[in-house]
Order: sequence, then structure tokens, then C-alpha cells
Amino acid sequence: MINPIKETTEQLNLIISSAIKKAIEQKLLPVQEIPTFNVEIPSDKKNGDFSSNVAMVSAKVFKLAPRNIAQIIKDNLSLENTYFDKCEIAGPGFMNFFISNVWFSDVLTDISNKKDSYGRLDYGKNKKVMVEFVSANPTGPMHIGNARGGAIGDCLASVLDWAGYDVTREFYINDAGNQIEKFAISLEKRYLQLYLGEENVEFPQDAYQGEDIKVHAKNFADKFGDEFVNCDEKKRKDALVSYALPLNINNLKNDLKKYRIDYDVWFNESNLYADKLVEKVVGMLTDNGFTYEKDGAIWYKATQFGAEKDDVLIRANGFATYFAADIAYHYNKFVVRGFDKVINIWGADHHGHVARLKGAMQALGIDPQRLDIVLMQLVKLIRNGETVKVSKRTGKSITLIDLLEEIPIDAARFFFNLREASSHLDFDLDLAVEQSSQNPVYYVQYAHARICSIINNLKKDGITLKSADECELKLLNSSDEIELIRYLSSLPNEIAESAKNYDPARITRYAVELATYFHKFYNNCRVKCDDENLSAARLVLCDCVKTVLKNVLTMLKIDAPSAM
RNA sequence: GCGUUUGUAGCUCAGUCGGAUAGAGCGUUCCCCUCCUAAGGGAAAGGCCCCCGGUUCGAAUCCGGGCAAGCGCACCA
Repeated sequence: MINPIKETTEQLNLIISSAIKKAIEQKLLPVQEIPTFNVEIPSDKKNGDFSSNVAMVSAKVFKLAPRNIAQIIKDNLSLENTYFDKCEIAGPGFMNFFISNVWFSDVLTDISNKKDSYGRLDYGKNKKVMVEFVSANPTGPMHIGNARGGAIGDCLASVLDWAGYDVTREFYINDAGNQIEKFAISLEKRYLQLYLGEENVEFPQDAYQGEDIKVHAKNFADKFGDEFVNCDEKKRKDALVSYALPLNINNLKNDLKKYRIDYDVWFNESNLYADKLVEKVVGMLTDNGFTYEKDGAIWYKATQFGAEKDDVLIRANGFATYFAADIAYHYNKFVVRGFDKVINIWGADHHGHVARLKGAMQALGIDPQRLDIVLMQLVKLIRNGETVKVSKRTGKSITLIDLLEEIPIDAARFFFNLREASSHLDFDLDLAVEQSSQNPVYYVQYAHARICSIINNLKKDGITLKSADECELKLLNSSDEIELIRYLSSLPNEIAESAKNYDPARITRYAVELATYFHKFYNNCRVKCDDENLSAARLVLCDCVKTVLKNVLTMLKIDAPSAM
């Protein structure tokens, strides 16, 4: 079984469908198309392991009461050689199916065999997908929002990898355009201030106010002295930028590495200009009739794709806009590099750009469905009960690296990936610092450490872990054991759902939930007990939980300690 | 104003494809270590699923209309 829940659901679907066909052949039901029906896992296990609403949804076409239909289907079921023991009709006409103990034993055997590959799917097989995330401006340090984007993007990439996709993690370096010019001006003014005095060199309001700019200027001055004070402005700016930018980019790389994010590709925006790709896509859009000239600028007809207003591609001063570069960048992703699917993790403040970028893809003849944008609601930073404005310009924001010095990396990655991207996140700094033992990540890690400890202790007592098929797994029949196994069985399904919905937070929550099931089991079922066979079976169960916890934590790049 | 995201317990959030008595953590009040780590488990209390309509056997979930909050509506990125 690759995905036990899905496969069992599909099996039950077939069983029910063939029962209906049989009933129709025997004229117990009228000749009608079978409506689509659900097979699901009831929240209350009294209602079976799997349940179907088939009788209710088909009441209309069969013109019979749901409970009567259910009875007819039930009479025609053949459950031999399946995992299903029995079927009960309940409530308004639900058909509730109960599975045998063999199913639960098989799940454990399956996990034991697959070990660290349990949960891997072929759902995205042969599909190349790119996840582009963080892509922070290289003009300054990363902020809290980048921390959230990093956790979400990196974990999403992992989930897609487990779901079978060929995944590329990418960082887009905005090393061109206006913000680099602003960076240059900021550095230049700080540099000149060092020699000419702060009062004699005005520092523009909209320039980067951060301390990091001053530090760069100072270090640059220490290295080169005043040789750039009286030279040509362009020469001075170029020297400053080519000194500071690589340092910043290197810092980005180191900081993200510390945050356990390893990118496959660092893509430079400047390459798009060097390769003349921006010109090329603007030319293509023009050839396809999607541009026009007005007030000296070249405009893109965004309104043709439902937007409210058109956008400038090439400004009157001849420089391309960010939007034009972004179109070229995405053309590169799809056409030049051939990704089947591209997922961008964007801050919600960029949501207005989703439609126009997708529209531009369509204008270039690229199916816009291949581009998905995960919009991440911005993080509100709270200190002492007050909102702290996250601003790179003020220089007072908490940087990613500040955060990682305050709280453990495990906790940061876990915390930022606990909620789905679309929810607004209040990040209380005081609480985050306090979190330590309160943080759910410890709860999960503790479960893993506990199991390691049990296995070690029993080993000292001469009880060693046996392979699953050597044990009487059917002895695991208490509700705590059954529920724990059931939850183990749902991992592949969780990964599939998480991949489909681009919601890696599901996996984090799965980890917490699994730890809860385990702790319950631990309290109610002693592994080391009088019944030798039961002990052995429970030990296998523990080992399976350990495997699954490890797999999940590995996916999230969080440590799975063997002792705490 | 237009667009977009969100609205579920005191707080922070889950809730799968529309299903049966709406869940968890924190907080509050109790209880459980003779024995594998109490960094754990159990119980109680706590609900107008933002409001109003519609769809249907059935709605927290889907549709329409409101209300409230966050974000966005540049020849910035």
C-alpha cells in the first residue's frame, strides 16, 4: 500500500459500485446512472472505519428512501477477500463499513518495510516544479516576513518532493533596477558624509536608513580611503555597489543556510538584461499586439485580461519596469528552463500583481494555470503588546538573524509553518522568546525521544525489536493502539493533500497530532508488560511511530532527538 | 470607491468532497507517577461557527447580499 487510506477508499468505492450494478441487474434498483458518492472516514468511530453517503445521494435517481437503497446495496455486497468485515446502515442512510484487524497489522508491516521512504508518493511523478520563495531584496538584511516565507516555501518544496515532484528551490536576486539605484545613492551619501560631514551631505528621505548602509560605507572607506570622493558620480556608485552588493548577497546565503534552507538556484535579475530577455518579451508582447505607446512609455494592455488599468513596461526614460523584468523572468522559468509548474511564495502585499502576471503569461502563449502564487499574509510583529512596524528603512526591525539568535531554529521553522499561508500571523516576540518548553515543537520532539528511550531501555532488559512479520500485530486492538495506527496510515494522504493545496502547515499539524496519539497510547499501554507477544507487538508500533515522526520532522528540517 | 485575504470557545487556531453530538492547544478548576522520561495523560467548564437570505434530504462548509479587520490599487520593487 502506497497510500492506505486512498487505496482502501477506492476499493470500497468499487465494492459499492459493483453491488449497485448487481442490484440493477436483478432489477432491485431501476436502471439509472450511479450518482457520484463519497467514501469518508467518520469522525466518530462508532460510525465505522469508512462510511459512504451513496444511499442518500442516489435517493433522487432511484426514487427510493435512502435506508431502503442502503439495504439493497448491503444485500448485494461481496466483502470476501477485502479488508472489510461488515457493513451497518445508520442514521438517515449512511452505510458504515468496519475493517478487520488485518488492515491495521498490514499498515504497520508496510511502514516497517518502507521505513524512511514511508509517505513518499508518485503523485507528481515526471513533473518539474519550481518553488521560488523569500527572494528578499539584497539591499539589506531579511526581516520577519522572510522568515515566514522561508519556512513555508522550504517546507512546501519538501512536501512536493515527497509527493513525487522533481522540485527546484529558487531565490530571485533583485540585483538590477531601481532599488539598486536607491542602494547606490544610500551608500554614496553615507560614504560622502564620512569625508564631508553629515551636515554637508543631505541624506534623502526615501533612501535606505539602516545602520547596515553606514557600516558598508565605513568599511568601504577603510579599504579605499577618499579616492572616490572627488571622482565621477557613476564611478563612485558603481564601486560602492560592486563592493557592498556581493557582501549582502553572501549574507543572505549564509543566513538562509543557517535557517536550513539550501537553494538549488540563485537567479540574478541582471542576467535577464544581460541575455536581452526583457527586450525579447517586450518585443513578443508587441508582436502579439498587447502593447502601445503613450507619453513616451511602452504600456502593456493589462485591461485585455480583465485588469482595471494598463501597466508600463518601458518607462519614458528608457528603463524597464520591475513588471517587465518579472515577465521575462517567468518566461525564462517556463520556456527557457521548461518547468511544468511554477509556484511563487509572495507576501500578500503583492497580491495585486498576481492577475497581471498571469495575464502576461497568457499573452505570451503560456498557460497561466501553470503559474501558482501562494499569497502569504504578512506577519505582524508585536513587542510589549505593541505592534512593531517591520521596515527595512527605519533600521529598527527585527531581522531574520536577530530572530534566530533569540529562538531556536527548530522552533522558528515550526512556528512559522504552523498556520497556513493565508492566515494573518501575529508574532509576539516576547512570547516567542519565552516559548522554549511551551512550544509545540518540543512536544513532538519529546514523543520521538520517548520512543528512542523505550527502545533502548527494553534492549537493556533483553527485549529487542523484532521485525513486523515476526510479531502478532493483531494483539494491538485497544482503542489507543488502533487510533494511533489509523493516524500513522494517514500520512501519505496528508502529504498528497498538502501538496495539492500547497499547504505545508498541514504536515506540521500532523506531527503535533501524531505526538498526541502517541502520548495517549504511552499513558494507557505499557510496552514492557507481562505478555511477551504483546510487548513485541507494541515495540513494533513504537518503532513505526518513530519512523513516521522522523520522516515528518525530516521533511520539515527539524531535529528528531533521541534523548532530551 | 474597487480588488483581495480573514472572521469558529476568554486567547491562538483546526475542521478533508456539503454529512451523524462542531474539535485541539493555551488559560481556568479538579484528578493521575511503586512500573518504559509528569517536557506526559485524564475530567469539567467554556459556542449566535460575524449577520441576513438562497440552494437541498442535510450548510461552519456552496451561492448572493451585508458588517468588521488586515493588505493592495505608481512611469516603486
